[in-house]
Amino acid sequence: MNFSTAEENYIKAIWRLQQTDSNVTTNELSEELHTKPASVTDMLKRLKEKKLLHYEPYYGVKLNADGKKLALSIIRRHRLWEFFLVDKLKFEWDAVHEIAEQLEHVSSHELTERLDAFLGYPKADPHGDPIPDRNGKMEAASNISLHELKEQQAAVVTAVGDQSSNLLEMLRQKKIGIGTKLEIKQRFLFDGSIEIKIRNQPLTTLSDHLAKNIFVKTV
Amino acid sequence: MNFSTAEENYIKAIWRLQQTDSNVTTNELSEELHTKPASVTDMLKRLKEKKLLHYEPYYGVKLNADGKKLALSIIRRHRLWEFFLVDKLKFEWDAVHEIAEQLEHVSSHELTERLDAFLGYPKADPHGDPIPDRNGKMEAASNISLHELKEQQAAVVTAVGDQSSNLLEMLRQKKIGIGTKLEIKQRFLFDGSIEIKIRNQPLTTLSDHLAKNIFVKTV
DNA sequence: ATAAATTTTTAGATTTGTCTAAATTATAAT
DNA sequence: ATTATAATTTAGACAAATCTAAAAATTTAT
Repeated sequence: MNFSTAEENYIKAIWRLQQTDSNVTTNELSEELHTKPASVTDMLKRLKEKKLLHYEPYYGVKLNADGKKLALSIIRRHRLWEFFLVDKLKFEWDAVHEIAEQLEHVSSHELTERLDAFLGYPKADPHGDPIPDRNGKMEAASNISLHELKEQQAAVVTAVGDQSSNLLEMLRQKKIGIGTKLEIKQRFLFDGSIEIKIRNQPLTTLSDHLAKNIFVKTV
Repeated sequence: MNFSTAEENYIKAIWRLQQTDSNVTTNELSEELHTKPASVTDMLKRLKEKKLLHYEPYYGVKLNADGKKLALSIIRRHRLWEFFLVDKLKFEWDAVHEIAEQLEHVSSHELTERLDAFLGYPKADPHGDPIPDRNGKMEAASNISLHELKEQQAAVVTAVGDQSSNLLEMLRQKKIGIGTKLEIKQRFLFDGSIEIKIRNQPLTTLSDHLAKNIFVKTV
């Protein structure tokens, strides 16, 4: 299937925002894309029709598998072109973003693959961002544990320490999952426990032990 | 100024048709672009507003200096990308047209110039078509004299043998100029003269001598 | 728990680029 | 020189992507 430049830009923006907050809101998107919230609502309805994302009115949006796949292919094209512009055409690394924004929408699988080969299968673009391979796989960004996070520093959950049912059950009750955005409000020196805030949730306290098993990325 | 993909495609199509018939009609354009004549009329009005062409309702269209300049810059981008796709990405020469149709609309002067340099300032694309330089200059296509043209073969006037006022006066009377589209209807073996047809003109006969001083390109 | 503030959606409009059907103008044929 | 044919334009409609203003739903604060 083929998508318009506008549709691809929405998918890309949702993907980017999802990295730091798995549930993306209309306002966040409108700011990211420099459009009005009403325009975002319209487009989300269209993209839901096209089965690229989950969208519930008033409750934000999340890419589904097809949406993520599309997002990664756009990001792949963008970063390959950035590499080309700097490595072959000798652009400065900070001058290539806008041109790559246009080139990324040229949709030809054959072109992307041949470009990748021509460039020698680069692993990262000139800004250091990893380039997804043709299957959408790329290196994970590095994480820190929630225990190491600074107070008042917004962050998002990226992984958990183990898959034990005890841990998962506790996370479920605390309404913490991959993609949950949170912030440390207070640190208790007595036992090293922390008090965190999640949007739409009351303040809750996590033990030192639990915090060490939750991995986050700062926003 | 910046132009949409649709606008650029119209300008390019008009330019292409102008090469063989300086006055381009609505129907010719609609066929070239696979759109309906009514859509062409709409777009011509918009492009006239943008001062890229001369357009008189019912009397066809002609690019002005700005339109030609734009056309040549699009053709330049198209042919440079074709060269890139074949020379660097190892595409077959007959597989690159559609991809270049997309790449040509990426508008960045800096990109075009750096691409040209990277490719080593190629003179022609993989199909042998000349690549305009940054000023829009390119090699002229080769011509034959009207005297050598086959009967029933449509052709267009590209040049005249000399600039003598006697010749120009005669051409003016015969309503023949650069870009005039014509066809040989009959050849008189007695004196080598030819009878030609120009759209909207009655049949007229040209001497052997005159025909040798008019240069045409077959359509 | 209700009111105030914020966020989101709906309704209606606009621009670009296209279409179909009807009307108009130009060209060709008798 | 008129009529028939062909080309072109006009009128009205539609989809995509956007906007503003108003309405509705949700969240926050008292």
